Amino acid sequence: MLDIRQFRENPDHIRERLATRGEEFAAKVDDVVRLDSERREANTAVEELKAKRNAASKEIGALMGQKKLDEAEAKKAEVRDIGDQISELDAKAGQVDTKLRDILLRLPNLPHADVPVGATEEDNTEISQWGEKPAFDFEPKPHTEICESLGLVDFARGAKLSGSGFLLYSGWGARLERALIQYLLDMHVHEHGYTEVSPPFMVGYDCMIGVGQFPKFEDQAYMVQEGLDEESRGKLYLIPTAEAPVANIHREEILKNEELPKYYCAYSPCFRAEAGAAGVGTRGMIRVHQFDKVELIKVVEPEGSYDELQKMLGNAEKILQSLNLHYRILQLCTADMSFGSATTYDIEVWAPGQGDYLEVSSCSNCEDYQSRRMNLRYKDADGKNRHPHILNGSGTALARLFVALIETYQQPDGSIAIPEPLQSYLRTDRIPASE
RNA sequence: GGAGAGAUGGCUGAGUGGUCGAAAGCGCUCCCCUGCUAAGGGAGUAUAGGUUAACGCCUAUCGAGGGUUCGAAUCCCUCUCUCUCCGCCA
Repeated sequence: MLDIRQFRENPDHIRERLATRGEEFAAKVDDVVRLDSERREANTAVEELKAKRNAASKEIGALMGQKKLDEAEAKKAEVRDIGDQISELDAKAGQVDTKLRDILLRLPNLPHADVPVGATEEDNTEISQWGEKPAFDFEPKPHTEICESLGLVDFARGAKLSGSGFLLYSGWGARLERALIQYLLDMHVHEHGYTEVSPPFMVGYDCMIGVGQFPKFEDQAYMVQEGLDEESRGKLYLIPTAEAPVANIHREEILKNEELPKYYCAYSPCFRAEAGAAGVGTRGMIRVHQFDKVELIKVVEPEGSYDELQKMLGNAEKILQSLNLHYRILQLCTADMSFGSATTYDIEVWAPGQGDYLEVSSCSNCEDYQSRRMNLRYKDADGKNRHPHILNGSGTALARLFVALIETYQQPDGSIAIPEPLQSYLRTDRIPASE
């Protein structure tokens, strides 16, 4: 959520920055400014009336104490009238407030000044590349073929169980997935200093609001119902990312500044309805309704949050480097960034069988956008309450990492070589060509 | 799922309709006093919003939301969470 004070002090700046993400957002600025002043006006009026009522009520109390009952009764009649005015004005103020809040919750974060302005993903800029595309002396197969021939993923039965977009990992495939999860967590915990957490895989509405998923993207979430109780529907949602629970860990808290920074990492499955998204219906592991991911979350003081973002990006890169997978880093343009982000870097890993780069990580600094939505604060060195910056990054998404790994390390004989760091996790240096 | 108890400021804990935003204690901060040792005295110590040049003033908040009332921490309703016991269960 954007700071309402900024709208009062510098609406032009907000309008200009929002316009880089879409004119429809910039168009809301005037509404916000107008509603804010309406709200304050109504509020002031209500508060004045309340002050009057409180004072009069105290007088009544005093009169009652002195047994001056007639005077007290007269006063009561007078105050009752004030009460009616208050409820009327209060209701009006409440309506304005709801309207204002609704608009604010649907406005995205302001992009950082350094973010390239763009209209589509075509306008993202490549920052760097690491490694090289591996050379093959045979035609590299796509992961779907490899998975089928080695029995790593049973696409047909996954679909039989839950529909398209659901995967049944099996045998070496299931073991590789588990090995990767373990490997990623261990690296972030032991080498990068993150605290591992294992969060609930369902969260309440407020958590989804807090990270900016809701209200705008409610159509993309899986809503849960308890048994046949329709009343319970909407109390919980399957998490689209571990960011939803983990970034909310300290929601509505006031942290001490010495408690910062907080570094969390978490494994979780991620559930995405992907309503209307391209590629959901197609076979394979690139876009699915459920995938595993190891997520990194940081809660830090605003000063230095961009250094923390670079470090986080480096932590995610380290995974790919250690597995010797070629990748590139993109900085997303204003239009392609997620809702709450002020700056986002995507890491795309090379998948030879696809002949394409796959997004496996997205590292964002949301600045105080989320902490404001979730009312998370910390006391700074001067004892003032401030909103910390919240960063999130995938470290990394699993299904696509799985794809890149098996497509990169496929051998002419159909087996898959296992990179050295994973060998102890998988207890082999090679997934054999056939069982 | 059933029965019961509870939720008050950083913590402990009073407070059942009228200067209660809230006693007391602990903790913490500052000041004073004292130089023989975890001593004593005093002051301060929630959050948000509005208003003011500022001191300040006003409003809201005693788990959350609603209601009764001139007035609610206190009465009523709904919800959430915690604890105890029983049942069921991975």
